[in-house]
This record gives sequence, C-alpha cells and structure tokens, in this order.
Amino acid sequence: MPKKCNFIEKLREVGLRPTKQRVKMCEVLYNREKTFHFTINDLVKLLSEKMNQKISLATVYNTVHAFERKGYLKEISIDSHKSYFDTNTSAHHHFFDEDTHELIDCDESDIDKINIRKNITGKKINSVEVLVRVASDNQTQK
Amino acid sequence: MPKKCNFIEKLREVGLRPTKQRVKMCEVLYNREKTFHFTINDLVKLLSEKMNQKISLATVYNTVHAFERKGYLKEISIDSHKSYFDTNTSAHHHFFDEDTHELIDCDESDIDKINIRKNITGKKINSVEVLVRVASDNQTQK
DNA sequence: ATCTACATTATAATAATTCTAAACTGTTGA
DNA sequence: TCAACAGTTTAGAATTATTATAATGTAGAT
Repeated sequence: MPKKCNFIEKLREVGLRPTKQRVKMCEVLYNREKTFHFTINDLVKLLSEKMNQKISLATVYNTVHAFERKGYLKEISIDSHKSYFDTNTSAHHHFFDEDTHELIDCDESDIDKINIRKNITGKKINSVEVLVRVASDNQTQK
Repeated sequence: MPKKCNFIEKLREVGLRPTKQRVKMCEVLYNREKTFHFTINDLVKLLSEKMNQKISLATVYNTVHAFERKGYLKEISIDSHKSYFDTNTSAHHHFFDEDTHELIDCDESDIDKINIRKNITGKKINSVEVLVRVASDNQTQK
C-alpha cells in the first residue's frame, strides 16, 4: 500500500507536479487492492464524500487526462455517453455488466490471444480490445 | 437493391409505421453495396444534402433508436463522445482507424473465434466484441 | 523570499443527446 | 370514405458530459 510520499515521487517521475489535488487523486485511485474502474462522476463523488476534498470538476477532468497521457490511467470505450477509466493500464480485456454498468477485468488467461489475419495497408495495430457484455440470465433480451 | 416499397414492407414487418422519414432513412442506410458505419451527424448530413430531406434532428435520433431496437442497426462503442452505428447487425468485429476515425468491418474469417474461459455467475454473455485500433505507421505513439 | 511556469478554480461555452408539447399522419374500423 | 386514435414528427428548450477561459493560487528553482 503506497503512502502519500510515494505518490509524490511517482508524479514527479513522469513530470507531473505533485499538487495537493493530484496526490489526493492518487490516493483515491491507487490505494486499493484491485484495479479500479470509474467514471469522472464516480471519482468526484469519492473525492468529495470520502476524502472530504473539495475539488473543481475541471480539475478532475484535467488531472484524469494528465494521468492518462502519462500512462497512469487507461480509457475504456463501453458506452457512448460516459467515459470509463481503468487504473490497470496493461493490455487486458473486460466484461461489462449491462445490469449494473460495472466493468470487470479479464485476466490474460481468461481469453486466448487474439489472432488477426487482416492487414490494413500502411497502418499498424495500436491495440486489440475485447469487450464481453453480460447480463442477468433471466433478463429480457433485445 | 431494394426499392422504396420493400422498405415499407420491411418496416411494417417489424411493427414500425412506414412514415415518409423512416422510408427515406432506409433508402440512405440500406441502398448500398457495403455495410455502412455512421454517426447521427453523418446521417443528418446525408439526408439533408444528398436526399434533400429536411428532417428534424430529434426524428433522426428517434428513428435510429427505433431501428436499433428492432434490429435494423447496431451501436458500436468506440469513443465516448459520439455514437457510431452499423448497418451490419450480425456479430462481427471492427477496425477503427484512429487517424481518419473510420470504422472498417472485420470478416468472421479475419479473427479466430474468441474463447472465454471466465464465467460470471448468474450472468450470460450477450456479445463479444473485438475492437482493433490502427493508426498510420509513422505516427507518434502515446 | 521571490519569480515563473504550471495548476486550480468558478464559470461560461460547447456538443451530443433527450425531453416536451403541439401539430401531423398512418391505420383501423364504422 | 372518413372519423378517431395512437404513434410520429417537429422546433425548441432542457439536460448531461465535457472543454475553454481567465483570474487566482502554488510548487519549485533561483
């Protein structure tokens, strides 16, 4: 469990100034056992309610994006109305629970390596992401 | 190439009233050889510019969603700021060109069948989607 | 301690989407 | 054929997520 000073170090390492707000956000995001999936809204709530940190919405956006640029966070595309972020920045896949709107990580061992046979000329592959949508077994299907 | 009356039939079959606007939209969407990927914005432009159909933005949204509910269209999650739709409603994967923001279909043969070893108790798999992000070979990477 | 560049803030602006309420139009069945 | 109703369309307002702006604050180097 890293403590405050470690975050200050870490932030400095990637060239981000360890401001009060950024350190606080690190604590919320990385002081946990499992990886964390969240929307900006989730994060603002956590900061204001649990951490008692009054923080401007704009700062949360700016800082999340700064973290993303520096490889601290990864954005996940699931639905077109909200941005989801993931503290696990390694290449991995996801389950998305359509009932609860929860994201669940997929271990590498859960899905075989994806083999892509098609080539787009002049383009290289940046990433390959699998999204498995799940829902309650007894739910009406579209 | 289906003509107007076929669309009227088709709409009726799934329980949608064949209104002027819906038939026009069918013509734009399905009178083509290849499957078509688009945003709401693209569609509005096509309708107003190419088809000379003045149509309310709200109607386009309503109708696209009606089509989606009825299985005429599929939504694709790529980026969190716009909704992309696909006239190919069968299970298939995509390439997304990050330079041009273009979607390209993947044939079934392009990617091996995805084998998922993890189970979420009480949940069943609704869909498995692979998104392959590609970009120009000489582009700076994040 | 002071300076400067970068951060934060409140607020305004923008963009995508949804809502609303009134007007309109397929469809049904008398 | 036509009235009546339910489903549609429409313009515009409202909402939601996000980004821009401009003033103020602060970390870090000198």
